[in-house]
Amino acid sequence: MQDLSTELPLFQSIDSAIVEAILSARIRPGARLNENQLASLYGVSRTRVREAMMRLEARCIVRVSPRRGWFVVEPSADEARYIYGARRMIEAGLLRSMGPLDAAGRAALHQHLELERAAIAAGDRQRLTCLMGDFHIRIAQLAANPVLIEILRDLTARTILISLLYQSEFHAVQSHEGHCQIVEALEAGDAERAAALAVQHLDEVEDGLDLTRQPDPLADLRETLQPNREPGTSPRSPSAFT
Amino acid sequence: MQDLSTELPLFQSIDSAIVEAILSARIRPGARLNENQLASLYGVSRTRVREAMMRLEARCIVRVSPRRGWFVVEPSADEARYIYGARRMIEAGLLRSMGPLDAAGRAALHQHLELERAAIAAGDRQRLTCLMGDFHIRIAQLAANPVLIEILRDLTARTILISLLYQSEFHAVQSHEGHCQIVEALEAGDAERAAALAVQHLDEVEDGLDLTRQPDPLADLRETLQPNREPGTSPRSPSAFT
DNA sequence: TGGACAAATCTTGCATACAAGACTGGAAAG
DNA sequence: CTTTCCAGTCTTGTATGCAAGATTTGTCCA
Repeated sequence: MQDLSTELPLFQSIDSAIVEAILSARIRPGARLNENQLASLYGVSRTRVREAMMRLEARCIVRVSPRRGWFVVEPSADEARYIYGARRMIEAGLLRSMGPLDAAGRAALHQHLELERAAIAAGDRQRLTCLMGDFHIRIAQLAANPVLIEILRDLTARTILISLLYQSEFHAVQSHEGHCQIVEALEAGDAERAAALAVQHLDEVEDGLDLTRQPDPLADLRETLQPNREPGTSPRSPSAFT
Repeated sequence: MQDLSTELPLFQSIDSAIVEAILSARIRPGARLNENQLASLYGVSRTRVREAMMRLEARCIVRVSPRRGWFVVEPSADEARYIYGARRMIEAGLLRSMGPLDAAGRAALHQHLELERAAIAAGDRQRLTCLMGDFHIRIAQLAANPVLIEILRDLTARTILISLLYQSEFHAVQSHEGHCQIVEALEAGDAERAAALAVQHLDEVEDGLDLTRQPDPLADLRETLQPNREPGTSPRSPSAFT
């Protein structure tokens, strides 16, 4: 294995690089995380890679299969339900406790909704997946509670993995409209309605999942070998959605 | 250092042993966690101890001071406020989403309240601290959502550390009554009231904290050397409260 | 051709060695 | 008597080595 230590600086820790990759849907559930590869990628020894894995394991972001390897988690159907359930309770509680939006908060949310609209117009599904999750983190940021933000960030990461596993159709427009309605309610100072809308929104997204779908162990191979794809278009890159 | 490997079996992982010790208030915030000592206590090498520390670090249970050591976290005043804030939102959302109690749930909660009463009668402050935190975990258990239970367990652990740092007076009876009211509301199927009561209860507990108090680096020594204590009574053991 | 077995390879699990910073205690200088 | 400095000690930070299980691949036999 060649030395790649000069390729990527250790700007950010391994932990956040991996979480970031999940949050932006650049890495798939079940992806293998090889200790040696990560070590040479970051120019450190396996020790530090393992430490990062241990931390991510505690956050339910990766799992280890003994003597086989580390993998990005693939939430089961049950787990998916629990995660959506937890998010419903937490986000409802969060929204209900929120006072009226200040100018900065309103601006931040509107800017985010604008990004969503742009991504929809561009048909950039990967970016949309990322933005859809980010919306909920932004709400938590309005509450300016770092503890809650951390909790919701990890739940969002797991939610994105769930989407990649079970999302049959991607109702981007519907989700976007849900977000708009929540923002509207917040601007009207109607926290109660915002909370109810958030619960309903999460319900809709969860309903859009096909939780009966079995994880396909051949998915990666299938995609890689898929024929008649235009050259230059990576299988994982943005693709138009219907 | 003598070999203590036969003293404690590795029944439970180091992680849960430490969390358990915090949840039962057997270990103080700021307590040092020496890698070598833990290693020989559990009969393993430092490697595995460090792995446990990394996981606990990701859960904000311990922190490392570079080249000085590992310590049980001492939440700052700000952090304490964030944690109580997060708990208010999460527990309110949880309670509001709960349906009417079934027989098993009612039994579990009543049994818990009974334990609280017994501890109050016995004047066992350490046990009470533990029970007071456990109440909220039990509520989460009723929702049967493992994801939420994990989140609340970690928040509870940190809450207990906060109590040990900042709780000036321990209003055990008042807290117990708060719990009773919440259970009553749940039994009446009034989730809305239960949620409001929980928020109010957490507010009261937070108000009972003296967040201006600076962490006393001499606390341990002070307690250890405190004179005129009856022999046989450990400084950390149950003590009557007023 | 198909299946079973075995060697080779890969990957993690765990311990250990050594480096480096932080602290302690004592000696020496003012 | 106080302060400063330095050697010794302790503790964590990081790399590395080896063991052991899992997987793969190639070969042999039916």
